Parts: sequence; C-alpha cells; structure tokens
Amino acid sequence: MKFSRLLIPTTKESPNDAILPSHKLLLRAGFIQQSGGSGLYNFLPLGKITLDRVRAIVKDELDKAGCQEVHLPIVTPITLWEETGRADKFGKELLRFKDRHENSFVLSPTNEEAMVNLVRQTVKSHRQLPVNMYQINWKFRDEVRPRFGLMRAREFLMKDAYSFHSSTEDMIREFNLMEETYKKIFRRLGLDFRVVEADSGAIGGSGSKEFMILADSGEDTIMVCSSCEFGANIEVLDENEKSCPKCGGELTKTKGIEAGHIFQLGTTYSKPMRAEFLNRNQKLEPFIMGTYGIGVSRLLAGIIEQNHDDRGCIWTKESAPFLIDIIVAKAKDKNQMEVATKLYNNLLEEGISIILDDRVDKKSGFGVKMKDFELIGFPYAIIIGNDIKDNKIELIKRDGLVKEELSLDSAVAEIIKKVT
RNA sequence: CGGAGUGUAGCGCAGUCUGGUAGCGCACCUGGUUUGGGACCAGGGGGUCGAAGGUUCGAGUCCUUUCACUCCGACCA
Repeated sequence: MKFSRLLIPTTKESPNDAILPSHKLLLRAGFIQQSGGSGLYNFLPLGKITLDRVRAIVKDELDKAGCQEVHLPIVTPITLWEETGRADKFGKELLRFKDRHENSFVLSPTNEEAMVNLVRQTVKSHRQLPVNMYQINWKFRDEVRPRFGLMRAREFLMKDAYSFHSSTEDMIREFNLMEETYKKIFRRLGLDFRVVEADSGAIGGSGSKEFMILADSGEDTIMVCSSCEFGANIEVLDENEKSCPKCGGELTKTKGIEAGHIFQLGTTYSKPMRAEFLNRNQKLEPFIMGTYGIGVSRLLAGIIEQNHDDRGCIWTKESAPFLIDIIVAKAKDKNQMEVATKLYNNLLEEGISIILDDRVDKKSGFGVKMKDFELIGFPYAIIIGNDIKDNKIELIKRDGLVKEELSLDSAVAEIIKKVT
C-alpha cells in the first residue's frame, strides 16, 4: 500500500476530552473518529485494516479449533428475548424499535436467544452434537455511559460463539478447548494477559472465566497469584484474601481490561426456549450449552493500552496494519524513490505486509514522516535516504526506537530475517 | 440514573464577568523558498457562536427552556 493513497488524518492535538492513551492515540493516528454520537465511531482505513487483521486471527484460531462461522441478523425480534425473560433483564441497554408493521425488534447486544433459535430449528438428534458456531459482527448496547473510545463503545465488534452438547462433560471439554484457543489468540496478538475466575453476571450459568489484558487503565480489578497461573476478578473473591486458594502463593491486586469471557451455560437458555434434541433413549433433552465471547474492537484499544509510549502506538507484529513502513527521506530525489519503490516491490513479493510512505507534497518532509511512523506505530520503519550512496539503509524498530544500518544489496533477505 | 463540567471554523482554544464590526494557533487552499525530525515567507478560503424563546436600538455575551458531549460515581459478557 502507498501511504499517499490512504486517508490517514494524523493530528498533533487530541480532543480535550479523551483521557485514555488508546483513545487519544487511535484518534490522533487516524484509526478512528467519533461519529455523531456518544460511543459511535467511524473506522478509517487504517482502523479498518487493523480491525480486520485482528478479526482474521480470531477466526483462524477458532476455525482450527473446529468452530463454524455463521452470520445472524443484527436485528432480532423482541419475542425471542421475551422467551428467556431477558427483554426485561437487559432493560434500557437493549435498543428497541418497531418496523412498519409495528412489530418490535432490538439491535442485538449478544445472540444467545437467536443462536438457540437457529439450533432448535435445525438440530434434532444427539448424533448432530456437539456443534460450536460463532459469528464476528457488530453488536449494540445502549450503555448508560459509553466511554474511553473503543474500550466501551455502544456499537462494537464482538466474536460470539455458542456450543451445544448432549452432556455436561462434553460441554466442559469444549469450555476447556475454548480456554486454550483463547490463550493462543491472545498470545498471537502479543498481549500480556491473565485468565481469571469471574462472575457470570447477566448471562447466567455455572462457571465463567475472563481474559484480562493487564493494563493500569483497566476497568476491572483482579487478584493474581505470583507463583501460579491463578487469578480472579475481585467480584468473586474476598478483597482481603492474601493467599492463593490454589497454591497458597501471594496474591497481588492489579488492573485488567476484559477482552474475552467464556461461560458454562448449561440449560439456562435451552430450557426456557425449549431447545431440545432426541437422546439415545429417544427422550427429549435440552441442549447443554457454553458461550464464548471476545471483544474484537475492544482488543484494538487493549493492545494500544498495553503497547504505547509518549510518541504513539506500538502495534504488535500480528495486529499491526502494516509490518513495515518504508520512509523515503527526500521524496523528490528520484534515485531515493526508485530504490524505495524497488525494495517495496521486492518485499511485497515476499509476502511482507508493507506500506510505502511515498508522499512528495511539500508538507510531508522527513520529520512529518517520522512523526507519523511513531504515532501510527508500525512495528518497523526503513529509511531510504542519503546513505544509499554508501549502499546503506536504516531499519528502525518502533518498540524502543532502536536503529541499525543494513546493506542495501542484501536488504530484502536481511529485513525478512530481522522482522519475521 | 445521581454529582460536576463543556458547547464559538475540521482540531485545540480566547472572547462572555462589564452587550456595540467574529478572533488566535494548528489543519486546509495558492505561490515561492526549503527538505535526515511536525520548516519559513506572502496571500487566501472556511462561522446561522449547540438549539428555541425572551430582554434590548443592538445579544457569542444578560434571562428562561431545551439538546448534546465529556468527566466522577452507580451500573455493566
């Protein structure tokens, strides 16, 4: 991609009312912009590319774990919500409206009911089980108080998965598989996170675990063990608890951003909705369910919350909109531009995700390009400048801004070795 | 939903107390000089001052109502 072709409105100043680093930086670096209302955001080209990259990782790992992607309408009839009583339970957070025939609908804030409805219409036998279906699409919750940019937006991208089983044992097996799958996803994204015991809240069910991105700005307080993997949300633990219930190690208090949550649901939804299958003995039984969510758009905020410095974002390799930013120091120098373009094409052929900052307008000098690189936070930059006379180019790692010289002749091979 | 604050150009703000021609910085447009760290000079475009009503010869400024956004709290997959 050529930088000059993308709409990337970077700014020096951020809106006064943005507080969180991720909120400020995603606005300043031109990933998102507020769109007309509280908690509503446009995803600009860079933001959309990044969101799609994160989405692809989530999808990839889920598919490997045997989940099947589907798509359910964002609009669901309120009657489904009345079947489980959640029309009342959710209250004003459910955005309700009527169609031209005066039928009531809601914008989906989550899709347990809709998915149970899908399965009860389709799955009739224990032989068709287990099944785990997910979708990655936009949810709407009319939050009392949207805030912090993508962290708590009213419209947000969520991956929601639902599994259906003929036994509790099998549901727990899937629950554990999802826990492992989520760990893979969070690791691939380069996140420092903890899996903690949690309260099941409005979703209901017997057991649940949250995936917390560790960050000072997190809205949740969690207790983590310093000697084993144990962690718990403060809601389910006595705040004065000092020692780990699992290993007796020391518990310390820290802050986390909830980016994923998995639940053992049992028959909480299938029973009231009469979603049943025929078991081996030809008896009808309600499906045993699990449900698993990841806040995909919130992940963007979480990644930046955990990875930034005073100059800007520092995207992790797998989340970055582009891995490398090639900066042409003096864009009017035909020689430099030629060298840069050639390197760009060669790296593209090698399958490297790359953007060429080819801007030649007089406002976009070397300084601007460097500032934009630092603000946007591509993992690496390559500077094509005067040093090409000496057969040299420069590679900068965004994290730490470490620079090193590379030989132009062997650049492609060296770069691939350094950045992958 | 309780408490607080803010609405003036795309963004950041001044002007409001004390009513009298709508301002500044950044961004944007034109031309020129620059070009390894957000460069400089000159010229230029952009506003129903959140909305409605009222007081006044005259309202960004005073009064009333209302809407929106933000922050703290409560709430929350």
